[in-house]
Amino acid sequence: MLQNLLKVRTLMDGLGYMCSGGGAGGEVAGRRTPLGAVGIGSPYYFPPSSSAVQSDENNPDHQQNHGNRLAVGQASGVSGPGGKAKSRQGKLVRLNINARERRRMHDLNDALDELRSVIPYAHSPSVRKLSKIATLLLAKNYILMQANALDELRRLITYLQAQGPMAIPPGFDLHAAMFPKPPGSPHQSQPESDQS
DNA sequence: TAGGCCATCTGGTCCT
DNA sequence: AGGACCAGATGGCCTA
Repeated sequence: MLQNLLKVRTLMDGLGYMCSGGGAGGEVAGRRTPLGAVGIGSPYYFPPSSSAVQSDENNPDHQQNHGNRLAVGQASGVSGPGGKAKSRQGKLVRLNINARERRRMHDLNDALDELRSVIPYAHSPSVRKLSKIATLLLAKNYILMQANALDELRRLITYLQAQGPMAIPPGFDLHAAMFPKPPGSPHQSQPESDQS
């Protein structure tokens, strides 16, 4: 279950999802980020300039001053009796890894936000945002529902065709309606024999 | 106050 | 070696 959850980004990548500034832009509307709302400063805020992002993300002050989420083990482990230079270097490496991980999780959350935006549920300021797990489960059910509806439509069309000649509205691609191409497919290949 | 949800840090593992 | 992915730990916020 959790395994599946964490594979979302891979899935999104496969579908052509681009995380670079993708989706909701700099700050993600609706994300549960009380700190930002309080005015302490959102831990998600990264300056527009990517170079600035890098330097700022790796600044421990940025983490600790702009969010009261204390770095749980930030001061532990890396500081030891060993050489100061080495410990500083190790600390820097750790901060880089942390920043990458943070970005990765933000990308994952952006993907989840995009998913929320396309699945039908009551989007409203008064309605609480779907949790991650609820988003995934609802999305799965929605996909299954669409697949069932499509299947039923195919059966209906087949049945109607068997009854006799059908009056197909001009411009209606019956084959495409029955066998739609996935959104990401390069060319909407036209069937040689049109039903019309 | 307990429980749910979440963000972040961290160390391990795998891949390129 | 460096980066991506993963899961565990920790602590904050919110709601019933």
